[in-house]
Amino acid sequence: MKTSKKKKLEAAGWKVGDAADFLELSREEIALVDMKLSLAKSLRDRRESKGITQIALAKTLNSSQSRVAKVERADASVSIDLLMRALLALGATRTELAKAIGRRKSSRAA
Amino acid sequence: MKTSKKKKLEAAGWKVGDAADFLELSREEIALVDMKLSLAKSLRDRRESKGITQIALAKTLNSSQSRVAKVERADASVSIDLLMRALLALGATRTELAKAIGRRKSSRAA
DNA sequence: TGCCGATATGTCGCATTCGACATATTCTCT
DNA sequence: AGAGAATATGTCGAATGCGACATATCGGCA
Repeated sequence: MKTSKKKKLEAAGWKVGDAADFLELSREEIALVDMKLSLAKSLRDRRESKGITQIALAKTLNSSQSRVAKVERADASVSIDLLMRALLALGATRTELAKAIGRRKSSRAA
Repeated sequence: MKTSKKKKLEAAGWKVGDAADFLELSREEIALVDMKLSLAKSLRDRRESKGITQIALAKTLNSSQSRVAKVERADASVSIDLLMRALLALGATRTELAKAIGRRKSSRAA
């Protein structure tokens, strides 16, 4: 499926506000990555606002701390499915997921 | 991850308007399945409105007709990632994906 | 500063999802 | 009804995503 480009990109550490629209990523690839970042941020916010640790969340997901860390960092190895499962497990509603999906990036920051 | 329940369920042919809220599926499982069904329907609508066949779509996705058929049927073997990729490939925007995700089921039909 | 809890990163072996092919079913014409 | 196109279903081997473990890094606080 030629995921190589995206993989390499995600691997090479982009910081938050940015989403690598400078390389030749297709519109679809950009959208996908942006959505993952947005979901990941929602997840971290939600977990932190509940005051629980990654380990605790991992437990309720039958997963591991390391995977949760990767999910919240939108690591290349995590699927949208897993991001959504995690959010739902923290009590997010479908509507909230939709909001995260639809949210455009805040800015282009200096 | 204990996908067994969902799998069995999706396997056992629920028709369109329904989403098996009668079995002991967790809230999260229901949400996930409903979202998949909603995305799948959006995909089919979008493809048909463009008047192209599953084979043509498969080609632009570097995939196969059989997989496209499964995607549109929300088969248990397809991921949300793939559903989204396919929709984006047909020109859907992030906003449209969000709408599909957020859309509640139309009814409970007699 | 040194400890400690939390988070991040790298790497495995196992499970799921993938594209592909064969084949069956359904649909639309005439 | 019969033919041909489109779609559906079952099954493979290959690719990707997963949880787990080890280990590194970060963040407070005594």
